[in-house]
Amino acid sequence: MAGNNGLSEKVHERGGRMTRQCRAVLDALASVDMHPTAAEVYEIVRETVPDISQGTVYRNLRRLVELGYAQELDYGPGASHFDASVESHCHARCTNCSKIIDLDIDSSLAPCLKEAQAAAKGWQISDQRIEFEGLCPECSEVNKSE
Amino acid sequence: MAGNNGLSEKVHERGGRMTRQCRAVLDALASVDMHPTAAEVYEIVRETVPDISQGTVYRNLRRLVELGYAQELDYGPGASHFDASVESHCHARCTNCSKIIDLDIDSSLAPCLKEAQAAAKGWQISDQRIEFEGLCPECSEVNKSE
DNA sequence: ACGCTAAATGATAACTGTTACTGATTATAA
DNA sequence: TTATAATCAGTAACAGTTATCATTTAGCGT
Repeated sequence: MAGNNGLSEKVHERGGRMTRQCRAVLDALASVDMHPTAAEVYEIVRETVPDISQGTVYRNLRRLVELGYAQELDYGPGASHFDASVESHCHARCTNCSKIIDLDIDSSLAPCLKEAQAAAKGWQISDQRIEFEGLCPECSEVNKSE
Repeated sequence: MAGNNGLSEKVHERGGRMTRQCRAVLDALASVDMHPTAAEVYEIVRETVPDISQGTVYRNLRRLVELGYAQELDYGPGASHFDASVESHCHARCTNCSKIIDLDIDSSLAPCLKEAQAAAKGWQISDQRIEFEGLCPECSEVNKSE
């Protein structure tokens, strides 16, 4: 499959150099439908670039976020998760295994959020984050049997 | 003033021992209308219990959260913030000074959220977190002048 | 009131996630 | 091809938090 969806060219356009390592981080993020942590990206990337360092993974993830090609999800305890999709959307996070998934939310949420924003008088709101937390199907299944 | 709203008795009821330190952490959280970090709680508590240790502050904050008398807000980078109010409500976080405030949101948000939850098929959703991020009035004022 | 004992403490070491620094590589332009 | 600046691997440093352990202490029974 295409893998990075032409993102490598875009990174290049913005003045960045397209190294093997950067491309690998990018591909890893784009090819996975989960929202991996930096450590998980590191593990994935090591399959194709075995001697990459953790620091490089962190640096490239940060760069992708700065360039606007990924977003960082730093809710919850522990490590940040990274998401190849940029548009703001809802997530669900498992309190047991800390997995994060996307939620397809109807746009009906938007007007409600506008109203909520109005409550923040004097603030310049630039983003919103909506997250549900609970047990994912796998973890709630395990819980059932005990 | 009452300070801890009788929480010390409740802690005691649940089998915990009410030490000077625990009471001080509790009072500090209840007496402040902000959402302090553990380090900020530590500073407040040191005024009344000068030789308390950071570890004890962390321990008691965790205990209060486990007992259901406080909640931990661990969105965003850096340290967690703690909130003496337990009921789930919206927050706004300043991306500059990382201050967190409560938002009074009309209950009209609830039906929209129900719908959103329905998108998480197979999940047992136990909580939701809605957070707006942007610049607080003070920080956006500073930004204006540069 | 007085000890007993488990819970809680202070001090500090260890740990996790992340960033900064180093000299060595390497992608890109000329 | 060569020059050079961005990026790299490796590692040390950092912040926030948790664990460990010897000491203290709250709350119980007597």
